[in-house]
Amino acid sequence: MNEKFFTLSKERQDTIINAALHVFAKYDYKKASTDEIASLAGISKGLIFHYFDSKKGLYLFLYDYAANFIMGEMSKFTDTSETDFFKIIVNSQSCKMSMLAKHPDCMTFIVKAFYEDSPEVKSEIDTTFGDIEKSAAESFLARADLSKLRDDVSPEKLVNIILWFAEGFMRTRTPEELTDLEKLNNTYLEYLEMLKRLVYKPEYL
Amino acid sequence: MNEKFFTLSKERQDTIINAALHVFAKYDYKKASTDEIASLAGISKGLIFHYFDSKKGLYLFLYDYAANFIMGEMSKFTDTSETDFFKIIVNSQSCKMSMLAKHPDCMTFIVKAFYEDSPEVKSEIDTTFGDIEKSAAESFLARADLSKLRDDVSPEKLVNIILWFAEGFMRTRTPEELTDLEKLNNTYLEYLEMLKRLVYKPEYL
DNA sequence: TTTCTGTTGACCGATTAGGTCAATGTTATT
DNA sequence: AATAACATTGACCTAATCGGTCAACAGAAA
Repeated sequence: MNEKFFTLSKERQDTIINAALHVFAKYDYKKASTDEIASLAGISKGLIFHYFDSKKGLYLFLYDYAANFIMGEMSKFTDTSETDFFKIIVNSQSCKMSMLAKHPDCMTFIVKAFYEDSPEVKSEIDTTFGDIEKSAAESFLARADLSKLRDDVSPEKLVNIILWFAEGFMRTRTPEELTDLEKLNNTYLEYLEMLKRLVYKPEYL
Repeated sequence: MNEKFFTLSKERQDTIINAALHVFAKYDYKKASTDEIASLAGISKGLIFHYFDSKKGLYLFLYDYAANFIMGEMSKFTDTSETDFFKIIVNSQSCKMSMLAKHPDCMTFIVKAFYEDSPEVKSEIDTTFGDIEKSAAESFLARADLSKLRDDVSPEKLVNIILWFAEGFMRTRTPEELTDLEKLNNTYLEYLEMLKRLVYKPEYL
């Protein structure tokens, strides 16, 4: 790619990146068109090829960008010293939720890239990032203090229930609801509070 | 459309319908191509236009077909006299699960159709079918005997948790797991059993 | 004025799109 | 066997779209 891209104003860079992420998040590599990206970004198609050489170059740049961005944001909000099951989840999920709410295309793009099978890019994307969910679940269980849970509660099942529930919760929000992040988070917490009452031993409530 | 389509053998009809559902489930209306459908169905493109006149005709036929098919299958397995909260859910969800496992393209297609915004078909699809989830949740609550639930459990929240959890559960199954429906259902039931122990008053367990 | 740089948009050849249709294969009728 | 009737093909049409190129333009700097 052309390093001059980074000399553009941050806003201009973001406009272009976000437009590209949006289109690649919506369609697979083959059906995503540079015309649509340029039009969405409000720039000429020529400029895309000026900075990224080719469609493939743009795609691989975005992959690198999105992976770094997400990992950076995630680690920024993670408190690794916490051991309380629900506090870990609340922290991690509210982070993930704000990512989904603030950067849905970025998240969707990185997940889609994992399943991309177009021969032009398949071999070149490093798949480290595919199992976000799985690794998130494992890191929960490793750090959490499971002794607070009722004996008849399976920690693995509980983690899965919460993870999948959280995703469905986010997916079915309306665009308006996504604008008020604090209220959104409170609604989400109400659900978690209910679950907590159900799965914790009485003495920990 | 050409009514002669229905004189074809059931298998041939299904081959064509399934190929079309698959492609329309994968892409939106505009990016789905009749060439790909014909090739997947193993027939010539001309035949598609012979029976369905146009791409739009095929799409609207599929919408009608899928909506009727799903509603038919659903009602077939629904026992409206049951009042136990978890039995209703188990019944309804195992039905929905088997639909997702047996007819994933059909389900995906009908959900995608709800969000389709291509001007050629947008106005012509009847949106009755969009809120399957919402109406399912409401019908749960109307029929279920909520007195069995612990007093600190919100029925609405519980229904949402279970619905969203169920979707995540299905979505993260591998293709191999989907082949053994009975085992799949048992794994799912383990989750529900745990939840049931948590939310029911002791005397109902 | 000149030079340099960011940017455009018309343009290219190739591919793909929805749709048509004469020709071919297949089955039933006489 | 000959014919009529229908099912099916695939080459073909025109228009649109694709990734990619490039001469030209705008504006700031020299």
